Amino acid sequence: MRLATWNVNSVRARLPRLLEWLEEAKPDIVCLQETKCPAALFPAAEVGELGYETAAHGDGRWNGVALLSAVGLEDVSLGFPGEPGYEGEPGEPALIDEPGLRRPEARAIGARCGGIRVWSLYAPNGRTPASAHYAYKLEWFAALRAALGDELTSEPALVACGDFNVAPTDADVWDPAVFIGSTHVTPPERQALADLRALGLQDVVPTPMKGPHPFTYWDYRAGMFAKDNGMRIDLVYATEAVAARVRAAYVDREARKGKGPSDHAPVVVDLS
DNA sequence: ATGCCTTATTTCATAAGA
Repeated sequence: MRLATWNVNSVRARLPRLLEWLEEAKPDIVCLQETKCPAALFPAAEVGELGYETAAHGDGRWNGVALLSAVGLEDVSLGFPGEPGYEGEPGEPALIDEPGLRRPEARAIGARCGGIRVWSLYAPNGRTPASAHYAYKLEWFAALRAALGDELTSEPALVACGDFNVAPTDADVWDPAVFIGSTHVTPPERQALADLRALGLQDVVPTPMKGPHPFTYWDYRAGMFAKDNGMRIDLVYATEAVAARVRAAYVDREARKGKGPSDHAPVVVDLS
């Protein structure tokens, strides 16, 4: 069984490339992030012609996650219990419907596919360590940890995939010096990943396919992909029951090439 | 210094990404 996760940076802008990639890679389960479209506008019919069921969670212009599965798609969860919403900077106009309540963004969708509990996750970016977005990012991770911890009491086969917006180690960024003072590499963010792993989740590190680094993201600007100036921020965290079945894992960097790519490449995992 | 590029939208300009 082939499992993949891919931040597509707009599923509608990427649709021709997504369909082409699905036909070539033939994944059974696909976790998508940054679909950037409401669930009602997700191109479910198009991917359906390739044999996939779809579950989508979207809130418009930003964010958006989805699951595609050719091996069943049941028990869909839009978001996770206790998932926080972005509260804004002090004094910033509220993004909420009711005082005291915060609206979660479309950053998580879960389902049971092929006997595995699968989550497609898109962690908040964080922007800068001093911003409210950063505090929100850490809060979101803490709530995710709690929700996954609850699920793991009854779900031995679980995988949490997606764009975590954190590079686990300095080896996961092209130049650690460039990132000093930036998000994605701070100790609290890396601790949030460690806390997830402490639940019993293992980091399934992919093979880079070219070069020494299994990067999954390269900025569009300044020829970063050509220079392999990337980051590994798209992760597959699997329980032992799933990790023990891993036969191969790789970054499909071919999908980052050519005309109109996402700025992220898919991570593909083959399970026995 | 800050864009470098790409996206969707309250579009010929902006916010966001990481």
